[in-house]
Amino acid sequence: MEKYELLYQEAIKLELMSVSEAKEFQNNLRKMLSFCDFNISNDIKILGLDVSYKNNLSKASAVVFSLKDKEIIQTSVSRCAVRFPYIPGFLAFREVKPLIAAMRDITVDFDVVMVDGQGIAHPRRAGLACHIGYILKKPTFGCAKSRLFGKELGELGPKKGSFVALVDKNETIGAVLRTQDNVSPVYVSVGNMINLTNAIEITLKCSFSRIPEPLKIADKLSKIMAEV
DNA sequence: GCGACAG
DNA sequence: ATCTTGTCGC
Repeated sequence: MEKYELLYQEAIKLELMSVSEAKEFQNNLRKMLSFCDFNISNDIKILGLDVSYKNNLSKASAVVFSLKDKEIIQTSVSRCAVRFPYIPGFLAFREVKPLIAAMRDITVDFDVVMVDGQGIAHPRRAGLACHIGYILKKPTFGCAKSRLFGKELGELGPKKGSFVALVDKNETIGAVLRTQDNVSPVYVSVGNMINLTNAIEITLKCSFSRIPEPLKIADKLSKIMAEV
């Protein structure tokens, strides 16, 4: 059986859930997550995941980026019928299955997963990156282009690398991070098996423009797929 | 009731 | 996310 077949079967269950079932699933998921240290070396490989849409079809892409060589070493894609609507807070039930399907042809090893969306910066601490990280059992974090939940603690500096905490009550749930001088920030939050400091460092190491390279390439690839 | 709201 | 032209700014 193929490497991701069992995970795909699990992913199918998500898009068949009702919103109330989805909410309950997330409240259970949050208890299953762990946020440990991740050792960042100079030659880690990062899996970038993104989804595009066209005519009620989702086009997902998975790309493996080598931090040492600064290049993509493998890509894989999927095309699926959309089965779950976009509802803020429930993106995982729309995108996890296409994303797992997109990994079908990934055969090289990767160390960490970067997802286009939130991790625990979510009302129930269970964003898309948490679902992916829990299913894959790999260090995973989210890097989103806009905010879903939480408030910024303080003023963000203009230089690359500056960040402020994204908080809810007294809890830090993510970071608003500047990936280049004078560009709008991205929203980084952990998904599973990694801590926020690691996630910020990895994001900065692979950012050569506003959007970190693994997501930039994954976005480009999924959009090309969407046109076909 | 009102405003906010990943992709 | 997607629909969409030109255009302001570095």
